[in-house]
Amino acid sequence: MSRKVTIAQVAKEAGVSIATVSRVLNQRDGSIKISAETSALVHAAADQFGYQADPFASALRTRRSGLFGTIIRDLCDPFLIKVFIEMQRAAREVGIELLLGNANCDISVAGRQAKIMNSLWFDGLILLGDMPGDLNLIQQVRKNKKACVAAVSGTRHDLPSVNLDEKVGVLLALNYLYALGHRRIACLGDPNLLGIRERLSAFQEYAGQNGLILEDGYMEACHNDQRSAAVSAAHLMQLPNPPTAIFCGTDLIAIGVINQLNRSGVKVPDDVSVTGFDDIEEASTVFPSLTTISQRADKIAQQALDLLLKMIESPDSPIEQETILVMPELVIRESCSPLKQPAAGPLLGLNTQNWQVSL
Amino acid sequence: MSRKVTIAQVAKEAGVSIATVSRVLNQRDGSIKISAETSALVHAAADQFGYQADPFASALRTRRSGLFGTIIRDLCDPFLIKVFIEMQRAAREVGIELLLGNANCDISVAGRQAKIMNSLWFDGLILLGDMPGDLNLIQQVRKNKKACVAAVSGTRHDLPSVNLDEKVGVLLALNYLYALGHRRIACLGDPNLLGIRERLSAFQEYAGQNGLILEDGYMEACHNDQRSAAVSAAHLMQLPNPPTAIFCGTDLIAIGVINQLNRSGVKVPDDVSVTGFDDIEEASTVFPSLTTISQRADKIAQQALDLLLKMIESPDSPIEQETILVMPELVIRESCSPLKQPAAGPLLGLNTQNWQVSL
DNA sequence: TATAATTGTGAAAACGTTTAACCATTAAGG
DNA sequence: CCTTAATGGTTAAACGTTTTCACAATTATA
Repeated sequence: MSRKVTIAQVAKEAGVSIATVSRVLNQRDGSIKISAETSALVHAAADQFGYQADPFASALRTRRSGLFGTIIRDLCDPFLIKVFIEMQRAAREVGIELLLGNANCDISVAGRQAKIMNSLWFDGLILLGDMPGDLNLIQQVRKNKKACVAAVSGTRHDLPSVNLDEKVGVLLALNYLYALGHRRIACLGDPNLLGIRERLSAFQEYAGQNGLILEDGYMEACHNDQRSAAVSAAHLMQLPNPPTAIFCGTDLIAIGVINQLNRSGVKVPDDVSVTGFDDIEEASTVFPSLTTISQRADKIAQQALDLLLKMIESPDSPIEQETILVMPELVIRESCSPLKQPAAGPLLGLNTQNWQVSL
Repeated sequence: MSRKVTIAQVAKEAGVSIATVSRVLNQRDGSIKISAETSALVHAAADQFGYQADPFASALRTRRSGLFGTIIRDLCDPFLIKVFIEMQRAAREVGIELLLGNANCDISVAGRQAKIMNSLWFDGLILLGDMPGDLNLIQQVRKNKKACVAAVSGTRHDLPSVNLDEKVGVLLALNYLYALGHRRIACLGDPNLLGIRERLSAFQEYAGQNGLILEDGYMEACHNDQRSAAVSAAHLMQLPNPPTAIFCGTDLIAIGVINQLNRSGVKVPDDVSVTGFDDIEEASTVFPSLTTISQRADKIAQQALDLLLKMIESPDSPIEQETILVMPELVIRESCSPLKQPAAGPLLGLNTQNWQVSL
């Protein structure tokens, strides 16, 4: 029954002082030098006992845990997961591990409180996905002087953040549909999510400007899940003048729509074209595969991490307001086709050099 | 610029000793009594400063962080996510928060090491999903005397665990297909995952016993994702005698298969029936919706949590080997239909009272 | 009234590190 | 030969709690 092995035991075994052991093992202090001999001695002793510094004690002393946290809005959102995984990869490259907390779409006061308590353990925090009403959380983090950034959060001004240029994304999708001849385009998404809301209002703005036909009921709110999307799709197809294309605020919704259309015998893309947004894994496996606006999860992740590290390195630099926009790309797959009776009209004025085609 | 507020300041303000403040605020020791008067004084002072005990210091002293961790095999596995969310819900009911670490299917030594370091922060650890080669991890946890349980891990004997009775699940699926007249049944799954492997071998066992026709190529290994499943499905349909039904080791695979069959013009369930396993969210939204074996994620989660709490409460009780099996249920949806030319033959001998029908 | 039990509190010793300050010893410079 | 600088190391003071132990002051018991 082995008691916990402390630094003192190692020191004794190696025949040096406690301080020396600590220095050898951490060697973060370059100014003080240690002879190779003692170093070897210490290492030997440490290995022999399998010594690992007590995380609580060193955290108490150094005021840092070495742990970084991510709070994710919704574990069921495949795109957020995708970003997180990329973040984890990027973090591992610089030797830090990321832990994950799930807000579970539930921003009740109690839930937030709990999250905050946890966040105190972390040296830095990444908020992934928008969390309506997270002000308390931010304040707490601020008060404890922890570094904190947001990603995929919708534009915000209280934190450095990394987001997609949503407007460009919407424009890419609309321009593509327009070029295919579509004029009657419906729009589905959850306006409660900040990022999505930006997409929806960009849609509305461009649709108004460019002669799309926006009938009553073409803009429908739905939750960000397949079941809700299916219900909304059914609504759309029951309209007196159903749309010829559906612009979906996320891939998740688009897939729900496709499933529903398949179920009700509407052919995609022959009868109705569908576009997604995000480019999650399943966008390429669903049938028909999904034409969508791709957010580069890897870029978003990397930028957010860099931002966080910068904050930690120079805590007083005023990057608080820094906001990074990542450019979207159009990924053309199977879910859109030219309108059978194409309408006349000018294209939207978008430079198409960014368009990218993949399976 | 507020310095960190310590217990000493609160004590001073309240005009009592440090010890008293600590006692008032934690009051975990019922045997020692505090006068209501001092208690009020202390609370007032604490509130005034917004005092929160430093987690590092109290953890150093008490040897517990109050944090519980879950390490999940794969964040892209919807069923594991489902279980985790249920666990989180259950944990919150007893006032504890769960943090998540993602093994990301990568059990390289480095990855494991990192996880272990993290695990040292936790009072208790739940391993979610099987992680081939996690012995080091377990040993470390053991050495640090942390409580640890596994769930959805496949049967194992080094840890208390909660798992599905896989054999019964397979039997439910096969019996159902058999009753529909199917004899030529293929089987898809990832044999590298312990739990899935149990399903595959149960399939093989029952198939052999009950006169199913198991042609060369009917058992195909594939990764647990849609893309891989699609490839395998294509293989199956190119066999000289393609199967009339496909038993898929997970819903994820089943959905990949359905997408692929849709794509290649094979009608599900008219031409080929498909069964899944797990009952993830998407099983009910995909078209055609998926007949599957349901694992009760809520039950699994609750049992695992209970086991963990029991371990913590009585660390020396010998529940190390405790293994809990949860019973599966058949959920009938759209993806299976009777064989057009039904074959004769007796049903498998399974009591069907557990069968449950839902949309 | 003397003694024992009870109640509420404070002093101080952990907990296991990290690190600032200090001290030998040896090497180099004039 | 004395001073300075460099090298390699030690001592001891934090870090902010929790908790044991001791100790008054009060109340109950003999």
